[in-house]
Amino acid sequence: MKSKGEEQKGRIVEAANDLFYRRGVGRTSFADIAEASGIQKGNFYFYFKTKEELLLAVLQRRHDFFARLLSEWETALAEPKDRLHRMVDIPLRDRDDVIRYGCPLGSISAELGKSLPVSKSQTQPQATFRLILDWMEKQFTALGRKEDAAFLSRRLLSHMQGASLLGHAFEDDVWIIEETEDLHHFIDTL
Amino acid sequence: MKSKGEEQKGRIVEAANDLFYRRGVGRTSFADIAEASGIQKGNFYFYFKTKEELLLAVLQRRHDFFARLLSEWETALAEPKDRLHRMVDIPLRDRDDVIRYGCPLGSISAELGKSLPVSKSQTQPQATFRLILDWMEKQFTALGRKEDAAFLSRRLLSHMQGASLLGHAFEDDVWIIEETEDLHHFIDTL
DNA sequence: GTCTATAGACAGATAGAC
DNA sequence: GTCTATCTGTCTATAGAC
Repeated sequence: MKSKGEEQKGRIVEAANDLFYRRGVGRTSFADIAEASGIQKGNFYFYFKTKEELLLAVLQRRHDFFARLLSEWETALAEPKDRLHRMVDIPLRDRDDVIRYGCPLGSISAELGKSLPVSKSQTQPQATFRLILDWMEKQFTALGRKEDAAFLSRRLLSHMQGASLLGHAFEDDVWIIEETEDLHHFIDTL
Repeated sequence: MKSKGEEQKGRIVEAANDLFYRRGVGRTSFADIAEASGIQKGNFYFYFKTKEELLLAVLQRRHDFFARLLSEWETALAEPKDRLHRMVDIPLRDRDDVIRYGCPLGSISAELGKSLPVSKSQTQPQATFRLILDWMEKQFTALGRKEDAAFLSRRLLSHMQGASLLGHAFEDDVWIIEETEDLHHFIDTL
């Protein structure tokens, strides 16, 4: 049973997550989040001392989302190839959002990378990318490609990120559709 | 002979270009640009009515830079393959900056794509990407790949963008070194 | 009475416009 | 260099549950 506080905290994080994605962290104010969540901004400090603390909660949420997703695929799908196919399909399935706002991981990583004083929130997207890379390496290793598993994982992830960035820049899903097709073919011919 | 006004305007654009790249547009204030350029911010309004107008001048500068570069390569290098090799070498040559601040085109495109009211500055990075894509297609066509020139160009550019984004995210040039090598091989086997 | 949670006003700093 | 708006961050009075 969740306490009322936990529930309210969750609503703030949810609203912030959505606004950070659509408008960017820098262009989202507490007033915006207050309006979207229906919670007065005076309350925010009861739950989060600074904006960065709230940002960290949002990034943790995205990290947990991926951790759960990857874990689910490992139990639901027996074949490593099927898991990888499922992975490269993410931008395609979410293409409407990717076209409009970019990749939720890549775009926030790019935004946070610009701030000069290196803070904890800056290394969080890195950790989530790392989680995905390690998972990919595991699948490639299971396919007998232990030696170049790291290389293949980097290739897959950079492909996906490049396609998402350009699909967003041009607001054209041809980038995502084509690259996804190419990646499926890449996995099949391993 | 440049007038003093033109020179001052150029200095403002130059300082803004640098700061927009390193800190991001949103985190760069007029005060920062004033300090970097040595020009009082009170004067800015004489040259640029709004921050967006200054941003447009910066984006135009980057566009002109690429237009000149691509044009130079067409006269200096006879072989289309050599031109393409030169192109994919850009992130590698600039890798120190790319690792620290990302791709000057990709990162600003990602940042501007987050603002909601669609403004003119948002479509400018798109135009520069378009310039590069058209140039690539021209080279592929000269190599007898007219049919899939657009496809190959998208592939090349998304590869480069993905590698730059992740090299920046991880602050590790392995992404750029590896992907560049791969792209050289890709061009050689055309 | 005490703890959790809420609401609104307000300070200080800083932004861009002029 | 001034003006005004807006931002993050703080303070305090208080409501309700138990």
